[in-house]
Amino acid sequence: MKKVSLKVIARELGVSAATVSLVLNGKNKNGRVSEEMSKKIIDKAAELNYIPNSLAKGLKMGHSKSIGLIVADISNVFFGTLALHIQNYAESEGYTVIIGNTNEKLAQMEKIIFFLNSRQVDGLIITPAEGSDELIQSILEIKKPLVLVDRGFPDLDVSSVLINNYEICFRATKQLIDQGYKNSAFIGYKQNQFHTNERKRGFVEAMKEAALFTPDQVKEVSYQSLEEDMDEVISQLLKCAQKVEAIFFATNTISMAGVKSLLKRGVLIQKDIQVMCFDETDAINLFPFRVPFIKQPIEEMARKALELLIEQIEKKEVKNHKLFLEAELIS
Amino acid sequence: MKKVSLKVIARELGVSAATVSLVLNGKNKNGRVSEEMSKKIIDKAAELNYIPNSLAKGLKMGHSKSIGLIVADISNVFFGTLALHIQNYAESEGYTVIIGNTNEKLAQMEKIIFFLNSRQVDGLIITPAEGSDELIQSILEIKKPLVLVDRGFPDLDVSSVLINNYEICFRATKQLIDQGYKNSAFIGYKQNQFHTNERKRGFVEAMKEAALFTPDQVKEVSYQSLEEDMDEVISQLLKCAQKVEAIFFATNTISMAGVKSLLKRGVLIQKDIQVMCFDETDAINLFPFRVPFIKQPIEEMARKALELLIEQIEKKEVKNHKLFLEAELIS
DNA sequence: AATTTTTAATTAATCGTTTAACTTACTATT
DNA sequence: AATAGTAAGTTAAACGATTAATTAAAAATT
Repeated sequence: MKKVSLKVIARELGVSAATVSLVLNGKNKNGRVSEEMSKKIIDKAAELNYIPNSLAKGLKMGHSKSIGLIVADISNVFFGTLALHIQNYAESEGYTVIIGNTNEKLAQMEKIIFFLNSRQVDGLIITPAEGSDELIQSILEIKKPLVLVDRGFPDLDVSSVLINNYEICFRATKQLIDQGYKNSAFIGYKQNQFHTNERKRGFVEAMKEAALFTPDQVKEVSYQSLEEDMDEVISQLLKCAQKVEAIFFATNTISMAGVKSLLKRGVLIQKDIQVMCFDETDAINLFPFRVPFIKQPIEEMARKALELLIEQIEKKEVKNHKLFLEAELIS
Repeated sequence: MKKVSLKVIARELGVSAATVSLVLNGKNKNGRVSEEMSKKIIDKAAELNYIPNSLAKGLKMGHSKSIGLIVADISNVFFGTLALHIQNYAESEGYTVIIGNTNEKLAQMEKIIFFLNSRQVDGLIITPAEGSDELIQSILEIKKPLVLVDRGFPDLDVSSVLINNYEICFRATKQLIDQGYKNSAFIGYKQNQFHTNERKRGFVEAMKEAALFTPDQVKEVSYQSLEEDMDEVISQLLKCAQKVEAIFFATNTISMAGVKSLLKRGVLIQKDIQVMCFDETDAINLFPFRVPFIKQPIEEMARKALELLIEQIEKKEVKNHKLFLEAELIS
């Protein structure tokens, strides 16, 4: 069973490969190829089950009609959902998506970028790992179309689709305060990324404004030992002299681990302690009552990121926009 | 900033592109290229930040060193985890993975296969959608390396990595019976796929063996309207004359929806009703007590699927194995 | 000194497509 | 009858990399 190329179709019909290419790409304008031959070619292609070789096409055309999506971990439901929407939208625009996982490692991210570039992706959508600003800078330098999503670098002039982390966390905290939860804690990752810092800042500023802030309200857990750290932090909070009334979890994975740790100790959510989660997770969906959470517009993030990227790719100019989409406070 | 190709490196050093290719691919055995020139070439490649064009390489070599992974929905954590492991293992073998979502639609699956083939993937790993046996057959006919995972077609002679669905469900049901839950229900999807039928059969046979089976113990929900159907089914079960003592959920998404629906009605899991879940989900991880579930060896499935695929690709012969891995009953 | 062997490269074809430029045979116009 | 115009193709180079076959010079062997 030989591979079916343009040449094979051409030979079978006694025409040149060029003619076949013209017809199959709909470029037989102003009398390039006769109606009759066009039909023959189209029929023969279907008969032989012709599949165009996009490696050859990409090589010739200088673009691959594919984009790279780099996330931390595709098994995390936030990234999975983002990927799903990006793929769906990309497909409708004629692009394929190749996904890479960094596992939050800089070295891994570097490897993936090389890999994707060698595969000639036309552009990249990245949720950058901590400390990857120089790497991002180097992508900008080779003028490869690029959009950051979810996380950005304020100092870098690069297209980004972000959310209003500070403001939404400020509002969420304020709401807790207004509802009477005076002594709250905030649990975030032990890292130094702009977007998570902003979330923390939202919490801190709201507490300060109400003159309720003390530094020990902010706790950190590490990505690698999430469950253990969480158990430690939660038990610290529970045996505090001044009773903790609410806990603000800074990400979806933290929310999950946090709620789990609370339940393990027999703490009743909303009765003993109120929680505020970032992202809608199964953890809070299961309760027979509403648990307040911050909902990110994931689908819109995906769409905007792709729009910005395709604009860069097709207009060939790197115009940088930073978009701040609005997250929603659901309670 | 011109693109850096082999030719560019060659020109800068006054040698031919062939020499550069030889060196950069480590093929300068038995005195093809001098040590001196080798070093120069390697240094220059690094200096110019050379990135090989894998479209060109793939075109020439006849393989792309990439594989296609087709799943139902990458935002589903089961598929996300599968994808993560497949990617990790593929990477260590020098392959890229391109993921496609079928959304359980046959037409979509057909489109994706065409797409991936045009991108010259060297092989495919597929979780086939319902009714896709003919489509799978057509892939076999063009002798494209192929491995099915999670779901298989018993009548098709195709490499597959599956689990012992019947046996593990039989055992799980038997365990429920042994623990005293005499009147159980089984909730699965309204579809006709071999792997889910096997799960149902496991339940039914175990109940029959204990002379506890009645046909109305088996309920069905549809994928498209899961939550509504689940609420309907659960309320049916709750107002049954004969009290339902345990519910067996046939997949991870069903488990999630089922537990949620029960909690919404104030039913206490394990106190009022025992549950048995397929897959470990957040739904059951959150309880402060152990909820029994069936654990699939996802990482091993990923590894075996890739092993079988790469074997096919590299040995060029399509030797079909059907692997049945063992799921584990955790309680 | 003549011949063989080894070393260090180069040449040229090829993978499958695309497309600008060209050709050839008709038809229409003056 | 000579010229222009159109219809329906073909030719050939190019994209970037690989590799079998070849070449040319230097070193080793007789």
